[in-house]
Amino acid sequence: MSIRRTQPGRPRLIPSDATSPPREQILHAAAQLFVTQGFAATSTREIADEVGIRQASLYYHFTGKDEILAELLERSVRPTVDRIERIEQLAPSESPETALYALALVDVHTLAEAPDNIGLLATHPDVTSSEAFDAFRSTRAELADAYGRLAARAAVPAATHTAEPRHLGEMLIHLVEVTTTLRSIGVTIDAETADAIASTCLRACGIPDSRIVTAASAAATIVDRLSTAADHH
Amino acid sequence: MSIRRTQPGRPRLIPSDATSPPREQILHAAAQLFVTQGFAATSTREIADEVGIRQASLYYHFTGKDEILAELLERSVRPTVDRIERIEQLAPSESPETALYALALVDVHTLAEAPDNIGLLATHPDVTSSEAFDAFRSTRAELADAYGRLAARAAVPAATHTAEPRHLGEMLIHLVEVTTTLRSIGVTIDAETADAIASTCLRACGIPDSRIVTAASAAATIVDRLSTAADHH
DNA sequence: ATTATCTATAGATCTATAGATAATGC
DNA sequence: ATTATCTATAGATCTATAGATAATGC
Repeated sequence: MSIRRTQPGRPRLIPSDATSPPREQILHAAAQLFVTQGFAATSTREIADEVGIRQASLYYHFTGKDEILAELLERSVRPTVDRIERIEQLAPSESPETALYALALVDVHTLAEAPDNIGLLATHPDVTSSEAFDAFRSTRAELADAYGRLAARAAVPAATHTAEPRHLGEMLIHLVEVTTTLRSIGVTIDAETADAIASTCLRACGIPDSRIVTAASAAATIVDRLSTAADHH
Repeated sequence: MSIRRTQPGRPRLIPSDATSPPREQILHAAAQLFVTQGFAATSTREIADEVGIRQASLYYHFTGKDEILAELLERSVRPTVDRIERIEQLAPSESPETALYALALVDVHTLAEAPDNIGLLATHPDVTSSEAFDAFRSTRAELADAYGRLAARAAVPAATHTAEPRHLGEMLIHLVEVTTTLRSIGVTIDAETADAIASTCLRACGIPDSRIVTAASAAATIVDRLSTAADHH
């Protein structure tokens, strides 16, 4: 059998034993550093050192540090956002809390499985201040809108601290982000944890326990169907 | 009547109309910039420009950028931490959920009243990576311990996603930090909002609604007594 | 020819220090 | 004398570009 000795392109000074393409190696190294040190506090040199290439070589794969973070941010929300439509289709329209519960479950799962806990990046101040991340903010706004829309329909009016769906949405996103906090201190996000987080979202909307239990089991069915569909793809 | 024209020290190039001492002006300007842009992304020049002094003049009041952030961080947790002991004294020992509720209320109040929403700074990655903020992290650990200790005593065993009090504590701190998220999108933190947040903390520990209602009114009394004591000081 | 690296470096920062200066206080 | 600023700048970055080089692919 023939083993390919080398790749096209000039060899690295430090040969890589990694199997993933250079772009993925860079994203992985950057993610680790951004999550632990922050975006602004991480230099392109540190990223390159971690990968095992020269600082300038990063620019063959990305136009700059911004583009690396933009890609990581996108990956931390895309899986959830891509399932919003289907969740709303599958949930009975008379039970918005079922859709809300399912959305929370899917989001927890996305954040729990995302490599390097990159869900933590969304709240970094660098992200909200630079226009380089407009695309991400717009995607995340879709998510906040979905949370807010479902919550506004499901919520007990008197129990919501504010009438505006967008505020509700931001609050629920914050609650679900506890997933990243728990991950960062080493807690394993199992099914029970996910259910606890999703339930807390519904409780924060003032939805009574009886309806939460119903929503939980209906949502479990929906999430099952989502993953089956994903497997068929 | 005699009006003091000037202060000791060389006059600024741009005379200040502010009444607060320069140290406070610097803290305020830095807080605004750190909260919106992040710590690492904010230069000492930007802070100085905002204050209306030269970049180098900052170093007369602080040893460096780190010290400015350290002071702001301390102010975002100190008021709460200083009340932990008294809260635990005032709450009946057979009702740890009352103490937990009161702690959450006080913490929400601290975060809601802190200038420039500096509660947002606690989760910045710069803070967790540099040893310049060891003192803050240690103070915050006290807070996490208090949350965890009370929650572990109050929680319904089956309902807590993890046995370790420290994990519970971190989760509850994250929940209470929704206060800063709400503030940053313009929501006013009134008494109802504070109660909603504190209740959510207890619900996340699996405490049944009936006990939450009792704890809420007992905690209100405790918080009243705390502020009275503070006034006497 | 194409790909993926390398070396070298320009230009733009940014932090912190040294030392001068212009007020008030005594 | 003390206080609080100023000017000037050294030294250490950091980002991004230009152009060379060493592989494979055809």
